[in-house]
Amino acid sequence: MRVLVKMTNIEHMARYESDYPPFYVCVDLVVLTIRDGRLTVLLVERGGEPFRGMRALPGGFVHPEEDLQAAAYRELKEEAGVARRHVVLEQLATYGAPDRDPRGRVVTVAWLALGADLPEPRAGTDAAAAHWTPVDEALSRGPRLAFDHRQILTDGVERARAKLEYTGYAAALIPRPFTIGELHAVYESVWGVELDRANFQRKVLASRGFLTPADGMRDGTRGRPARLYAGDARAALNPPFLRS
Amino acid sequence: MRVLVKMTNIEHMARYESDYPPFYVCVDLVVLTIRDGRLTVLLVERGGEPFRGMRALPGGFVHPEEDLQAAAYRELKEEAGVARRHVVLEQLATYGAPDRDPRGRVVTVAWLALGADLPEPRAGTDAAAAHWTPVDEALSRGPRLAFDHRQILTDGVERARAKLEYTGYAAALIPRPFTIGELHAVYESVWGVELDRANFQRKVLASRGFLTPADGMRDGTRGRPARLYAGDARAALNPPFLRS
DNA sequence: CCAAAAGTGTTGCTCCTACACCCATGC
DNA sequence: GCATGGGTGTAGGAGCAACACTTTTGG
Repeated sequence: MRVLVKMTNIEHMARYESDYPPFYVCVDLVVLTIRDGRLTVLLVERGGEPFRGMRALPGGFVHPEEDLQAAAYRELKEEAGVARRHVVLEQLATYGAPDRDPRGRVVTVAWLALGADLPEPRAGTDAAAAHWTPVDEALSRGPRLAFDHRQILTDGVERARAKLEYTGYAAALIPRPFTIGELHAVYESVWGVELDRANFQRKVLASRGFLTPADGMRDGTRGRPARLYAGDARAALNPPFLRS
Repeated sequence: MRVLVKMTNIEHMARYESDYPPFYVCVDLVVLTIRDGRLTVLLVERGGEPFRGMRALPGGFVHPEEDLQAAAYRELKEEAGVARRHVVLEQLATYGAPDRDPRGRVVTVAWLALGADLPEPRAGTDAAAAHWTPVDEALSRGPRLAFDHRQILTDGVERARAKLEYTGYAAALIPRPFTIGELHAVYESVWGVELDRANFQRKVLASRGFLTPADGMRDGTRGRPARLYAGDARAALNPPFLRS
């Protein structure tokens, strides 16, 4: 059945563009979250060739009748066990150097997914094994990722850092409701800088549309209990928070 | 020769992923410039089916051994007669809805190109006919572009507008050297707002790395002659110019 | 009581906005 | 001279960084 569709497409295209051979199209995911106060990425261990046993970003081939974004959500579910309502997903970029995959011409559309409290990878999923790896570890130990995934990861992390400046994406990285102190910790760990706590509080509260007060307080912790908020990850921060 | 490569790729992939049929991969270009003080896009008239005779973004299929960015530069040359040194080019996004092309499964990688003084489209190029069309006209008259090119154009224009805030991209839209008044006019026409002339001057001069003084003055115009500058389109504007 | 974390006040500085004003040219 | 566009000055205010201080909890 699938082979039939495939032949139909090729023959149909051939009438118009007989000398452009086909490509294969993948999606790959940069799934980021905060674990133990560190920006962390989901990596899988490759079960097959090429690069068997090496770490890689989760991803896979796009199905014949499947939208690109739908493929990204499907892989997120299959390889990370994450449902779409638990992440914000945006397209990152497309990578298609002719030699990026030894099997042939494979173009991959990379996506950035930010989530909170994402599950421990479980057995029974597609990937042989999946691991949450702190981003700085994944990037520091030389070029140890399959394909061009080191570049994709670098680009994804940079995009995430940049987006914290002018969107509410930080809210997607922690479970809701959250305190301003927790949000503050997200900014500090993603950017790797210290931010004045008092000024952060005022800035974030002044940004209309970002935070809405939630009921209750965070208690059971040391110190004065903090107010809780829900955050809109899609909100535009105005004025932006500059890393400076 | 090309057909051989094609068969090789398919057979090679088939060993690993026999039930994922191939896709075709295009590049499409949103080529923007300023003409007569208006933000203007290059559109071509389609010479073949589907959508014959309708306006579309310039673009075409990626060659078998060709890098995606190289394909974008090649189409820029073939369809617009524009050499790579005359534009800044960046990847915009990838569009791949299953039904976006009636011929089959075609994924397109869209690129944004900004240039100055781009040539009048000439006969003898690939496209049946090419036209510089003001962006607001192209977008106002209903969904009259082939494929999903209206969406791609919208996204490209929005990207260009956003990039003027924090990069020197405006400099890529006018021939160098230019005066600050000319740069000011670029911002006003791309954003569609009025900006205080005096404050614009100071802001743009304060942004280190953006403008470098050039020799001579702009004369032969009315009023006091203006100093000339060269601009670095790749510069990061710090602090950014907010549209606000 | 003390420690810890949340939240508020305050001061001084920087930058930006809005506008007024002068400058150098063509006609 | 006048019109036109280039360039500078300036006063007031908004916003921000730095840091001191108060509040509310757990132990």
